[in-house]
Amino acid sequence: MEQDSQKREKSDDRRAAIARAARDIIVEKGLEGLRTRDIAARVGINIATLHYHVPSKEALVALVAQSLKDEFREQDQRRSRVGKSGLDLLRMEFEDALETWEHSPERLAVMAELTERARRDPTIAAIMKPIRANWLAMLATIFEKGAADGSLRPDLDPIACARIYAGTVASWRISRPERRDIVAVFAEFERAFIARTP
Amino acid sequence: MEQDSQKREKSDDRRAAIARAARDIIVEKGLEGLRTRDIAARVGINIATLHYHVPSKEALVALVAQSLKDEFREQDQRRSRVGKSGLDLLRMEFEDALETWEHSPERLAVMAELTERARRDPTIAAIMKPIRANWLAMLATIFEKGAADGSLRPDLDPIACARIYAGTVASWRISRPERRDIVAVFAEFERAFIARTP
Amino acid sequence: MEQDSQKREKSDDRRAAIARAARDIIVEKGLEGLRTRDIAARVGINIATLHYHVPSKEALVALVAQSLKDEFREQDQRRSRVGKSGLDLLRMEFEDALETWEHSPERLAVMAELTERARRDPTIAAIMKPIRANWLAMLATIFEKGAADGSLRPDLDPIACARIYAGTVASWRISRPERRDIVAVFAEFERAFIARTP
Amino acid sequence: MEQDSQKREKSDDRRAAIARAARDIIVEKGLEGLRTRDIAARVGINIATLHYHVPSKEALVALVAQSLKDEFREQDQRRSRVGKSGLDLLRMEFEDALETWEHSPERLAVMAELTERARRDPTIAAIMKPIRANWLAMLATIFEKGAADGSLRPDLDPIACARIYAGTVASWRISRPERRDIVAVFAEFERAFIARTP
DNA sequence: AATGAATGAGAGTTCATTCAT
DNA sequence: AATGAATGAACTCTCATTCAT
Repeated sequence: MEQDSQKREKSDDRRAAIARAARDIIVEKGLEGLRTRDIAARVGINIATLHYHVPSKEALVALVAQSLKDEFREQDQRRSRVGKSGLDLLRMEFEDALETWEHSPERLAVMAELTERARRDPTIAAIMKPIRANWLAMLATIFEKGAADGSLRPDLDPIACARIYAGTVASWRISRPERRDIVAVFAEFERAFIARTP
Repeated sequence: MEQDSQKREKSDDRRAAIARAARDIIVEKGLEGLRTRDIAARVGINIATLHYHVPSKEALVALVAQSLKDEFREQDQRRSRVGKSGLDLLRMEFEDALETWEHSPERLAVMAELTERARRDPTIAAIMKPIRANWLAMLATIFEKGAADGSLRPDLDPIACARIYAGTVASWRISRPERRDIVAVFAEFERAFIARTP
Repeated sequence: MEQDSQKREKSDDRRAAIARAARDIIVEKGLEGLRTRDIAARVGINIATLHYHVPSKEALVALVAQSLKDEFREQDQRRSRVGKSGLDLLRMEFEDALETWEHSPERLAVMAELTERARRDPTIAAIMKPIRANWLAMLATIFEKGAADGSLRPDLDPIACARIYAGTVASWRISRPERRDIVAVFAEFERAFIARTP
Repeated sequence: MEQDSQKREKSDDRRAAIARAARDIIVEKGLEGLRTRDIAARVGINIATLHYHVPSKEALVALVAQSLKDEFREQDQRRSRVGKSGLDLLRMEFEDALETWEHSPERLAVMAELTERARRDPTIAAIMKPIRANWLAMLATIFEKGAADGSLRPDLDPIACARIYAGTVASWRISRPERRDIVAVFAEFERAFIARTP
């Protein structure tokens, strides 16, 4: 039994290593430039071995998608939201986005590639859609809370705001803004969404 | 001479037909799924003929990019801006975005694919970058005007607003919103950006 | 009629220009690298026009072969052999070979390519074989004459000598000797073939 | 370990079989007519398998060149030269040339094709040049020895003689002589190069 | 669990040749 | 006599996948 779990663990390690290598290549060359041979070479194994651990390229992409999903879920669960106002939470969100953008830009790149792929691949769509849906739901909750607790504009539409914010952040991958641009955008968000005391 | 211009026209027609076919396929299968043979089949010509008109796949992608750019430029030049307030222009922009989204969604899909490609292909980048830059500049001008003429919030940051708006619209391709979602977002934009009369 | 002959002449000019262009390309890239398109471009005509003048690639190679043959025949007929000893003629041959090597190396290059081709193409073989045969025959006559008139070694085998000399000269294209190497070889030929007075 | 060396051997066998097949085709159709598909078919493998063992056509030609070089080196090392006069060695050379001509004419044909290719391909040039250089050097040594030991003409120029002999033998591929022609040429060489006792 | 070898299906590209004008 | 456009056939090379060991 112990042996069994060890084996399982070792095999999982391999899969993790494969997912990591795949992500690196996706960042460099996109899903379009992803080759099983390149992944195998990066992990230091034979292509046949790669296929032993991950049966097909489709499964490989799904593995990458899952690894991404797990990361987002983990990040999501890390922060506590108790006793914070909507504005506090929104600002936390700002910090979080900025940090991800600056320290794990590759995650966003892979995310984008997979989102694109999801449009044509139902398997990937099934994995990816919840990520965005969760994100939007969480954002909407924040805006709703803010509208209720008076820290944000009371007449805002939480879902529309969530869409606006999510779209803005998602577009960074394309527009590749500087830090100061992002800061300016967040400042504008505050002007646009914070409750104004007359 | 007349003959010459006829020939030129005929050849340009072929190139246009090729570009159109390529765009259709890109919409269906992405740039990744774009095959020269498929394009030729769709146009109804031999692969060799395709290569006669467009010497390489690289040139083909550039042709598609250029066709896209021409379309955006044309659309941009079609509307007059004289005697309109910033808010008027912003609303025109809303209508325009909604119409493009509803009637030419394929243009946005192709745009997205090429933008992605531009990250790794300098030739495509040279064609695509100006499109977004022009759009952002035009949006910023609108917000600036609105802030100046009192129709929009006077303390807004035109460039930040342009980024927020552009990002939001660009994200539709991913989030695939319903018409009512878009309308709700535009309504939120009005609340967020319009000058408030106390 | 005059018009007819003018036309013929003009057409022959085109063919000559085509042959010349083909030879230039053969020198640069070999028969293997000979492309009808390149020839047409060099002549400044359309590929279809090229095919109008020379119906096929096979015919084109034959045209080149024929142009070569004509040149050799002309060169052969230019020199008079009356009243000269075998040794004189051999030395004339030396000079001739050296001059061709130094001033028209391209002719030897094309010659070599076509000789190679002749091994597999009977049409070309039919044109090329006589060139070498004539050359060998002429050389043999020289050696024979020299053996008879006492200017060369009396016990030499004219045909064997012709083969040795021809082979040596033909190999230059491969070994690419310097002028001094060639001079040394000719000097050795003189020591080897001239009659020795005891 | 044993397994490893077995595998290596098997893979080397494949490469050798590929080289052999390629040589056969070169003999039949020249380098110009060499097609990867034909080689694969002759070896009895898939084209993709061919590419697995030899990554590109360029590498394939290099492989053929190398196989040729190895053969020449081996042949060169097989014969002992101790205690033999220059004339003895020259006669051995004659026998050797005749045997190669009669029993392995294909080797000369391939040699010729590759020498031609070497003029435009530096990689091949790097492999082929030493073959001819070694041969010429060896021949020059023989003539030098003969001049020194009195078995050959004392006033001969070893390098010029080597060039003459090598050129003559090399030209056989073109002139395709009969055995008796070759014998006659060797007889003439003896008359031309052997020391004459008055 | 791992690997070298093999493969089918296709990819983009090239080229001599043809045809309508 | 000349040309733009078109084409079939072929070419080298790539890639995910499989199989025997």
